[in-house]
Amino acid sequence: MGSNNIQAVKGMNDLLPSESPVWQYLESTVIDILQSYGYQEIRFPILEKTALFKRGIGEVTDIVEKEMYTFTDKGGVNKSGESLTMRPEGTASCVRACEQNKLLFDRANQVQKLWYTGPMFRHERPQKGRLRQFHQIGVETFGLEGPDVDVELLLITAKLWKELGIDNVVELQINTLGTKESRANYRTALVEFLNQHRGALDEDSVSRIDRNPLRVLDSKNADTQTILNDAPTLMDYLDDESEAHFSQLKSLLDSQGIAYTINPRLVRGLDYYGKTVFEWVTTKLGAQGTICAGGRYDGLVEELGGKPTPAVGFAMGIERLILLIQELNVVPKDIFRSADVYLVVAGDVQEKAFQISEHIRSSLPYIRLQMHCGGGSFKSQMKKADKSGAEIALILGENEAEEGVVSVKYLREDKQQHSVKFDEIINTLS
RNA sequence: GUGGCCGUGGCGAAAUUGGUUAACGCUUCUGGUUGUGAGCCAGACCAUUAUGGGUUCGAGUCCCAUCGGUCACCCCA
Repeated sequence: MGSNNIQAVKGMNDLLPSESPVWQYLESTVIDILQSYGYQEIRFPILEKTALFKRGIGEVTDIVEKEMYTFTDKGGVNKSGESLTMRPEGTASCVRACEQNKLLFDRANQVQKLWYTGPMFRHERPQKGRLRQFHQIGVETFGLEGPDVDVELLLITAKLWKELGIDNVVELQINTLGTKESRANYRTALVEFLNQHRGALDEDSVSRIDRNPLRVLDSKNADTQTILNDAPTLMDYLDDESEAHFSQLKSLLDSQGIAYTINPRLVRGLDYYGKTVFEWVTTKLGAQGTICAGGRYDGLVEELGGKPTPAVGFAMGIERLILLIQELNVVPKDIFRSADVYLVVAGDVQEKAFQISEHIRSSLPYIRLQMHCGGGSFKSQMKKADKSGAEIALILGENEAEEGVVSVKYLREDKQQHSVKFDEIINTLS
């Protein structure tokens, strides 16, 4: 609070012990599902060369133009420092890591199904569901070109929402951006249209006409949207390949009972997307309603120097998901328990206490046993035992120690307290 | 980057249209009682009211600046 104290960087939060169980719950739920589909974890650095993101995400995207944490590295003796940036998203790094480690070259390894998690950095103005350091769980697949993979990813997410208990408040929006060729054709038609209406568009949209015209489509400006009603639509410019991919996608989704709405204005802010794009959105989170988004990016690997490799992926925002499950009150309560058993130590019996607690921990490795070195009064220890969520309090006082027993007190159920001998503790607890 | 709102002890939250020792609840701690936790009772600790200036006899209450938070635009997970 004092102004002399050094505070965290704006938009970068600490995760406190009271919150961390929720994160662990969410992360393990997601990871379990991903692993049940055979996806494997990959980890890569938070810092990459700036050029990776410029080339991967696109020079004229907002992320690259104004939101990256970029700095110059210390230079070596003979070279000036190079530009580094803290990753604003995971896909470019993931592709780079796969390329560099030959995960996509060897024939046996051409197909990859990967996931990763970690912090991402974007210099935006913080608000609800938007931070400067935020966390994503990303999923990427490489080497699979059919729409069935797109569907698998959507199935994974749908299953996850159900598992988390938020499936009734999220909606799937899908769209297709078509192949590079059909997108290029559409782009010229769109630019022509936009130029005709240049005077009536909002400022942001005008500036995008030449730089990133597709982005005009999801402008929130009402007037612009009205004009857009008459704009050429991408659907009319799809080539056979794009169309086939999209219609297969839709019928597979139908067959799997995944509901979706087609949003022709859904274009996504990163340059690498093509064909399938999708977003899971909710209205429960205010302005930041997208909890998960992704799509196909068949051209990116090649763009970054690899051989042509089809790819699809998505990322979900951990903070937003947590906001959502908290908002909906679907966070399981028992995740906050930090102990199963609490050893209350009263009097000068520390040695015995360690002997017992270590014995229990090594005999029953899955039991969470808490005890407070440094003690506190008997009363306060009992309170801590209660707050920890433990079901059993083991009480070791000087009397007990002398008799070679501990008292077993049941905190949650109405069972008689009783004493057990030291060598019978394990039997009692298991 | 732009705009609105906000900033009182660990948390929540009072303070008559500026008036002088800054309520109260929760948490924490101590003691009592209950069966050693929960419950109940009593008591205790913790605030130069974000920071720095200014106006005033007097400011938590008004003004300015800074910092921080928040929501929205924008952008996106």
